[in-house]
Amino acid sequence: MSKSKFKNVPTEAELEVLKVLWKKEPATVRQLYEEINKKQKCAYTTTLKMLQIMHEKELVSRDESNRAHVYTAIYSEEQTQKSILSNIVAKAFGGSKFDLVVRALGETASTEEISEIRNLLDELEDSKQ
Amino acid sequence: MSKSKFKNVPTEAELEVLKVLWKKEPATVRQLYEEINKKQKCAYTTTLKMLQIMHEKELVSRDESNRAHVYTAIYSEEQTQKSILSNIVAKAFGGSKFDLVVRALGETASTEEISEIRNLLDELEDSKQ
DNA sequence: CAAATCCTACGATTCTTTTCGTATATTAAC
DNA sequence: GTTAATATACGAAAAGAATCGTAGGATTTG
Repeated sequence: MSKSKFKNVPTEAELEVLKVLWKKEPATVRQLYEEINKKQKCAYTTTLKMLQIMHEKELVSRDESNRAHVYTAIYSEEQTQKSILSNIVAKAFGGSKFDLVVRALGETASTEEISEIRNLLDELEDSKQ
Repeated sequence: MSKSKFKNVPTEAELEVLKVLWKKEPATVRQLYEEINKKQKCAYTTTLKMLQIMHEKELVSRDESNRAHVYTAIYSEEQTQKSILSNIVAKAFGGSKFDLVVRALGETASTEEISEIRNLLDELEDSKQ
């Protein structure tokens, strides 16, 4: 049916690699693999393959000047989170980001978090002027 | 790697069917198919199969007393949206729903929406007492 | 320099998801 | 009652995602 028309939305396995990459970049496959393998046992070539795929899709760039390529994420974690949210908003919230926020708030909400969100709203409003 | 441990998180194609089901339920395959087919041309049996799969997974229930089975969603749209969000929070926001809200707010925000969210926060806070 | 190690590329395999065709049964229409 | 229409079930094909093994070349080490 509809494969996400949104570019730069990583798959689940890609995201796992990206999360490590964001912390360590620029990094080689081996460095990323070492880290990933701590939580999720997998073959070295699995991590390699994911990076090759993401390079293909232009989710990561790489420096090939040395034998061990050095990878960097093209999109920041923040940008990626926004893409993921936009994707979800379109697919599950009828396009309304507001509805998503409402739904999310329905569950969150320690008193502290609520006041932090209030501050955030103040800032947003100010920046609107 | 990690297939969502979260139950009742529909796949993309399942969600397409559910969205129509939520509007029309209880409904037969044909009724749902007619509607779905307007936007996404597909075979009748495709819609049928999705419903069978979701029945298998217990995302929908059905009344089999007539030849044409009559389907109903087991989880409301709201419940499903929450599941989807929980899933995303775990996978892309380090488990912090708060972070998701912050990220989502970073883009939203007409003045109206902002005040609506404030009201929502007020209600949340009150219900905490 | 030979052996062991490490790298990338690439295809094969597996798993999941999605789509569809066909078989078979039931109901409706003529 | 025979034909046409409509239903479910079911398996197979197609598409997508994820994992891995192996080949072939470069680098390191003894």
